[in-house]
Amino acid sequence: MPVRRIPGQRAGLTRAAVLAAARDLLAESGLASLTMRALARRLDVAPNALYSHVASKTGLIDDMLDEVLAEVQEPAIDVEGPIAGLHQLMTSTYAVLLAHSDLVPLYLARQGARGPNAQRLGDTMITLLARSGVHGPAAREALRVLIVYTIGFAAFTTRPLIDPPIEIEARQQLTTGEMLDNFTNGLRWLLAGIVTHGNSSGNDHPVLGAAGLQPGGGIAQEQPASPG
Amino acid sequence: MPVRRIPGQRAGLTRAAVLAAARDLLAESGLASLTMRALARRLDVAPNALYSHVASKTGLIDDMLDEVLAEVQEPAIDVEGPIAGLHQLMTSTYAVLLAHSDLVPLYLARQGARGPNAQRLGDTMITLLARSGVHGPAAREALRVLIVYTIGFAAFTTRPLIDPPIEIEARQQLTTGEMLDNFTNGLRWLLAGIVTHGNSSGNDHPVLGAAGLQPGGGIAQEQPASPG
DNA sequence: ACCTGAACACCGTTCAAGT
DNA sequence: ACCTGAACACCGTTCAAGT
Repeated sequence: MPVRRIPGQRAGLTRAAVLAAARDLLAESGLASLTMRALARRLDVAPNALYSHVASKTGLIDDMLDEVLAEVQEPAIDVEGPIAGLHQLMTSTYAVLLAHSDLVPLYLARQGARGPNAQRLGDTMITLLARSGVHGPAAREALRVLIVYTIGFAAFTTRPLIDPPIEIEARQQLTTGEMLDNFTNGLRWLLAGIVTHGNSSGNDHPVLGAAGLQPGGGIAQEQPASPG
Repeated sequence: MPVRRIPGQRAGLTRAAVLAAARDLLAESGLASLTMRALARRLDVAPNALYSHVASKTGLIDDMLDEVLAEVQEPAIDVEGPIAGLHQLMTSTYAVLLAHSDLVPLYLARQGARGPNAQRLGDTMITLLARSGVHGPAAREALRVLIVYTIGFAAFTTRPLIDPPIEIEARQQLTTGEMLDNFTNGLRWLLAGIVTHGNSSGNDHPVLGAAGLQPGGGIAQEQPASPG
């Protein structure tokens, strides 16, 4: 049933059509079912026909990952200041990621979205941070913290998590709204920290004395000696 | 070359031996090379022999994930208070995860470590949060935020990330020490937020006005109506 | 340039044996 | 109970054709 075509005949495939079919297949059957062969079956072509439009399965998924980020809403210009803008931007990202929860682990597993939409997102964040008074290395640190937190939380929202054994009774499934509140709270803490401590050099610890790791922690591999 | 054994003869396999070989194989050749067949090859048995000691590949990896968490150091009892203890605990977790970076995406991809070591970690965190004055639902929120942040940051430390296009020159690989500093900063912000706002109901927003999502964000699927 | 047939080098897992 | 041989139902990708 897959094909009634002869080597010379075209099927009218497009790179965009392949991407769209991949999106549909993922939505209908999940990540495990997103195989090149299943994709070819759905498009009614031979498996290797896809390689005329896509370099590899990895490349295909990279494109899908960046495509998702296009849905993120840019914050309205200066609604309530740059921090509110950042809050809005990260919350929109969180919502978009939740709508494509199957893909979220892939953001973390691979090099992590380097397409044009990811670039645009990073640009916007840097701009908003600058308007908040956070520049240079501090801005890049804040960027990393916000992205890590947002993608990480999205990854954990759908699937269950290391929960405390206490109150097993109350461990019923959390609703999407409750997780959104949870996400929002942590996000506010991070933003508060970014604006208040974002410009300090970070070598003095107001809460803690020791910054290094305990011996045996296993991280002392390529510490760059940091002279002076 | 794989076997010179006859159906009746034993190979002396143990569940522990299989796990150890899986750890070695992962360390030597990476996650992609950790297949049941490669594992069997290394143990010099037929591929299906493994299923006498392990229910499935998924079960095997679940065990490996929890095994890793055994390396996390419990904080010294009340060194500088419970918040310092939490900082120490999360930093140790971060270091342990970095030492097994290949496994980190798996924590996020699957249900996320439910073994005895994960339980122990959750217990300790809940205890420390309670000593910090954070109880009940607020404690569970804080727990989720801290775990998400720690695993998420570990996932992003080894592999590159959505970086800002600004200052491309300065985008050289960050060292392990710099990423540790970055992790530590965000962790301090979170801990500060947890202790200061941890007990508020969270329905008033000191920084932002709007809490809901913009229409079209795509999250309005199963909001539980929250009556009253 | 775009597609097919066939094949390569794999997977995880099951089933029926053997001792 | 523990292991093997053989097989099932798959993978992603390549190579040599055909028009």
